[in-house]
Amino acid sequence: MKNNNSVGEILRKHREEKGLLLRQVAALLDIDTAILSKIERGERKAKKEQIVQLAKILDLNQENLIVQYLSEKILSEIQDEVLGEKALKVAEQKIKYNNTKNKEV
Amino acid sequence: MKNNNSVGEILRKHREEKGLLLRQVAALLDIDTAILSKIERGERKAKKEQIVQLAKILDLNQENLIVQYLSEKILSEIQDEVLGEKALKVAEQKIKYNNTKNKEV
DNA sequence: TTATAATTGACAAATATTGTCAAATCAAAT
DNA sequence: ATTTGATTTGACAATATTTGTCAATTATAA
Repeated sequence: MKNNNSVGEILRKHREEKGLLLRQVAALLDIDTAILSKIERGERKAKKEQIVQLAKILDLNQENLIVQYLSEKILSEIQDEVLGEKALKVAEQKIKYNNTKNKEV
Repeated sequence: MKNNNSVGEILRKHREEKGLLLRQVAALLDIDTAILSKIERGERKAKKEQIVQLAKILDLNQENLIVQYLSEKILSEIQDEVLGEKALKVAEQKIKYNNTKNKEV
């Protein structure tokens, strides 16, 4: 069904497909391999800048990767909140409202 | 139309309705009035614990206030992200997916 | 085994958040 | 106009969180 791959899974999959080592990619990002390892396994979050770099290095669609990344960030914000889902919906309503209003400068 | 009151607006409105001073409420929260002033004006975010306390102090519906609070937190996460709205939708899809799946332990 | 890659965890550095304080501004009442 | 009390502002301190390093460990395979 090809459901939701996490950012980490995507990164690892494509890095391996390209035959790159953690060490090599980490060097391009100017960080220790330990961090990249953790990012790929979902133990740490990447910085947005790193996501952008990784998309380039691994020839990934930058938009998709960023959307995935941001959605994980959003979810981590509400992870153990009972009211998280409600809050998400309200957030969306607010965005939509701002889209319909504010058409003029 | 009674659209979206921000957390800050809600807090200020109800504090004033109760005739309480910043100084008094801040004392109950054990913080300086300066911070509460900033929270009410949206210049700073409250901590969740403070939101809970404030709901009690001001006799507000705790759930509503928390939902409002969390939605603001979510939005601040994506505020100047072009892909923010997309990310929100993806986040919601993921939550829904997890709701339908994972019914068993 | 040795050699290379990846993982782990303790800790350090950097950044962001939350707070204090004192001075400035504001509003109401003399 | 001046005093008084409330709020606001901004510089900075304290604290918490995030991001990183490093060294030791584990895994893989040659």
